[in-house]
Amino acid sequence: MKQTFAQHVRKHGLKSTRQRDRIVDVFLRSSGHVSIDDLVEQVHRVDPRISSATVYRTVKLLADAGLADKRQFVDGLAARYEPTGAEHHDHLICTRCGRIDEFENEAIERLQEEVARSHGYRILSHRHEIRGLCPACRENF
Amino acid sequence: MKQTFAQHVRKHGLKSTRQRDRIVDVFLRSSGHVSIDDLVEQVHRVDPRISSATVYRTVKLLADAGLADKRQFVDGLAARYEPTGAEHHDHLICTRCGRIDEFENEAIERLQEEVARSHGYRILSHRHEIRGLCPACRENF
DNA sequence: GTACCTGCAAACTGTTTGCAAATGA
DNA sequence: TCATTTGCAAACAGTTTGCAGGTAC
Repeated sequence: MKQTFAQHVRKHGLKSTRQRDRIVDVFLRSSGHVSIDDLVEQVHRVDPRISSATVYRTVKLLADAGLADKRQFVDGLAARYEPTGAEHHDHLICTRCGRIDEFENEAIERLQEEVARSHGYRILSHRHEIRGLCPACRENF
Repeated sequence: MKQTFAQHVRKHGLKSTRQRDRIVDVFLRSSGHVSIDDLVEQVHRVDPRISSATVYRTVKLLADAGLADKRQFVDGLAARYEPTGAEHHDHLICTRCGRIDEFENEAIERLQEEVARSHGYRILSHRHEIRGLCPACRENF
């Protein structure tokens, strides 16, 4: 993980800096689904002088290195990022409390391949989000 | 369609105005997947003195009335809106040229119901987007 | 008459960028 | 040394909002 980032940095003639190390550290340790704001806050606990511009730039670097995925869960709100896992997963989003769960379903993936094929598309990625009420919110809605 | 909007307006003690009528008209006639900018431009052909603030407000009204769906196809770019059709569909998006195709697949919908059930969620809506290269872009990539 | 609407411009949010100073290789 | 990075503040795009005047009912 961290090595992958180091490799990417080296390979592109970039530099390893204190700020980048801290940000990457916090990001990889994060729960997934963090916003830049979350990251800035966490990073600031370690080092309050790191600017959010640098966080934005570093996260973009992580994405370039294939270590971060950008997600736009709620329209108009800040984007969220999650470490790229080996396994793919999609999301269940509670529209009431914002809780996010993950799911994977091979049958859906396969059907989706078929859909793309029949439209002549070559899939590069996809996004499948189910929105609704989570168990807790269903009860006391 | 237009009646539904008229009903919504009446029911909520709102008023029917020239601006709203024009905007709703243009929107319902639109190809789907329009941005606010597109709408403003089209509306301006009919009446150039309608402000984009009013277009924003009216589209939100349409969404409240259940007649418009908001879509964030490309992160960071402007949101797009489409008239809520009776039939549901999802999207294939070409990441290269921005082309958008539609698809529907019952089997996927059913599997998705199952996923939600097994996580204790009640589905309110969903969003399934396949990103990749459209037929044209595959050839001359 | 009065609550609701509109246009305008200013405010806001999330994100990006230009620049001068700092820093890693 | 010197290209790359950083922090800052300003710029940006899309969207929302406060307000004073206008309009539907």
